[in-house]
Amino acid sequence: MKTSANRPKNHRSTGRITLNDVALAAGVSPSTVSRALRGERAVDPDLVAQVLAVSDKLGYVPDPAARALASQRSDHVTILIPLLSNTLFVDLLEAAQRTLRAAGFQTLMGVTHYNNSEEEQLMREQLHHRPAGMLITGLDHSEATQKLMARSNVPCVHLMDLPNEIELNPSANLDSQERLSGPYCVGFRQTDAGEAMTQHLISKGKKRIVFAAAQLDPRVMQRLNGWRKALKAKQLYDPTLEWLNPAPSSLALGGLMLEQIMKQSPGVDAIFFCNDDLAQGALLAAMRLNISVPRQVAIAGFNDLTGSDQMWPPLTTVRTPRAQVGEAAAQMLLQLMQGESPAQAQVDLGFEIIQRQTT
Amino acid sequence: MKTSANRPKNHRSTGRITLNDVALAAGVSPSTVSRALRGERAVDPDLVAQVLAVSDKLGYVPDPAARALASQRSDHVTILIPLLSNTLFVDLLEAAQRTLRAAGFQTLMGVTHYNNSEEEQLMREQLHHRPAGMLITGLDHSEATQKLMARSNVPCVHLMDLPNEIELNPSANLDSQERLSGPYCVGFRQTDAGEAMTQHLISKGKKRIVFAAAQLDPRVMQRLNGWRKALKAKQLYDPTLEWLNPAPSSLALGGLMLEQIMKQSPGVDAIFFCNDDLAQGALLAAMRLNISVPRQVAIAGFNDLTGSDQMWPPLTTVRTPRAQVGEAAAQMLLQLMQGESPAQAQVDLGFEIIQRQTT
DNA sequence: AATTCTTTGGATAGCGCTATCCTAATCAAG
DNA sequence: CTTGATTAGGATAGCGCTATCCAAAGAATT
Repeated sequence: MKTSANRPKNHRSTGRITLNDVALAAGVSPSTVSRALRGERAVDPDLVAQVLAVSDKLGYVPDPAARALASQRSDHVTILIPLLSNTLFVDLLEAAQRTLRAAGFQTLMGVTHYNNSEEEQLMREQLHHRPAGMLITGLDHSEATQKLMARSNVPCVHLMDLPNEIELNPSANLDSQERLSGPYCVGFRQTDAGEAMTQHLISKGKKRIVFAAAQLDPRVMQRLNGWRKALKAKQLYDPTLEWLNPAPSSLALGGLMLEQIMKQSPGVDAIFFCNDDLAQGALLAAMRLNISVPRQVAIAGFNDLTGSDQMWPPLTTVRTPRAQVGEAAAQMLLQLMQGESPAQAQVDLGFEIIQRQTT
Repeated sequence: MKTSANRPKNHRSTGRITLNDVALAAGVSPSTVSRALRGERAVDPDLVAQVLAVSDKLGYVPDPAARALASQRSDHVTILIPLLSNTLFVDLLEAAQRTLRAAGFQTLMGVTHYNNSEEEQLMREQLHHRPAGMLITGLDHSEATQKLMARSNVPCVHLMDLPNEIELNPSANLDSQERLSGPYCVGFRQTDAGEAMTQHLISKGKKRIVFAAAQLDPRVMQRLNGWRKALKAKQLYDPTLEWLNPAPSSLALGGLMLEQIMKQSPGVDAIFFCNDDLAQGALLAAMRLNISVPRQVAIAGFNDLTGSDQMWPPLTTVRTPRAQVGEAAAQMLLQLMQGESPAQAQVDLGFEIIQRQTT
């Protein structure tokens, strides 16, 4: 007796070429194809070659969704950054994305707006997607976020900051691996950078050096600490030299802060802005206000963002290795995702004082 | 007789709470839970409520991979932009991402570097991931890319540009839907914007107006055409007024171009830069070179990027609605992905001449 | 009242891959 | 030569969801 239909009843065919098609065409089992394609276990080299040949003759491309479902592991990496409006983070993103893409990973970005609860929300959402790894800016996260990360077991590398060895808190919420080595991170010592620039200003003979900051994120606060340390060492510290504004950083705000500082603090001979956008804004405002830089007041910035070298006068600043941080962090994550453990858990990429003509 | 083991042999349990768990707990079938959660078909409102209650009591979260595999449709939207180093595109990206995330979609970005073959490569890679939709900058893509998109059947919205109705090529490679309506796009008329700014300069009494451009992408070339049109209308056109440099756009290049133009083209009384970064660079260079703006030469930019209002003098420019474009395009894509068809295939969001003090 | 058409819930069978188990063959060791 | 350990391929059963088919009940039609 013949069956009435030769197409199975409940069949949902997609046109896609599947691993099974490759197996059939190559005359081996699907398991073998899967293993050959992933380099998993040992497969006869001749067979591997044969499978590979058939595979790209047919134009086979593995289905990421099926792969993720079966292996419980996606090819997504999530990168969490505070803002897109600061080129600092865009540079980080671009470098990380380029590196990860080359290794076959997809980058998903999340923008936290410097907000811990937004960060937590993003973390939660992303974790549902079972990312293969995570890159996250900074080391300061809410308890809940840290717990989520720890429980998820997703490898994670922190960007742009390093744990302060002095303040390393042994009771922190770390798993045993991390307890030994601290969290994985790639960055530089923000405190040292703040201190170094302040020392540079002191070396220029400046006595009343303002620290002007906005968007008071933890890294800015570390730079502040570096500034304090350098000033105190020379007995130059005075709390009225701290100008801290929690508003978002911008060119306009930098101009405003310059104006206020010059008006309300006579005797100031240098301003160290926590970020180049503020410093650039100040420089542009100085032009409007007829303030001569560096004669009347020296100005220093941070990050060496685009345009700082084009300012008039060109801006003295701290060059931070953000593209390198993005790339190195991605590399480290790649290792972690393969189950390897990186040579060192913390990578310090340093910084560089770029002296131009505003100091 | 009792079985020796009560755990099935070949079981790979993940701790995850599944749709099946919810179904069991709610006392309904998995199908019903699936439908209730997606609002698919008609389900008794009471049942929906019950399922929803159980679902979030258990903390159920659908597995995107399983969903994608079963439905052949992921929750990814790919956005292809030329660069991350131009804030224009970052603004686009941010707006689109925010809008799509609110609707439950993940945004994957690809950077084409203004390179058609990189774009094609990215398109190919992304299509393997079965994105639910695509956003892509501009209307100029290689034949191969267009074919890939057409065959993939993935809804797509183009950004920042509109087809020029005059030049609409009826033999273009469009499917029947698109043949009627043209490709979906959200942007503004680059040509008109170029023309409008040129007319503004003419209205200021300028006679020899240079068009200075870098990174000669199709949208820049349209602005060039607008400039030509306006000049020709007043008999002011002269091919030596075109300064076209294929190098990437940057502040430094803007300064360089200003210097060259002023040196080699005496009599020039205005320069229309195709992008604000060039114009900003020119303004900063003018300071260095002691060129008085707008007395000696008027300067105009394009896009109203961050900082243009902070320049000295503040820069006259064309404000382009990039955040709005990102959002509106995402909204349109959302409609398309739901199978609806948008009110209009092309949305013109216009532009605005912002006159400041450089003209 | 008999028939048809709409609802609405459930059963079933995959989506395309990988993890796991199993088996046959090969190899080293006693 | 026997035995145990290793290696390399295949068979099988899911991963967690949705699409499809089916059936029962109610609504609408004649």
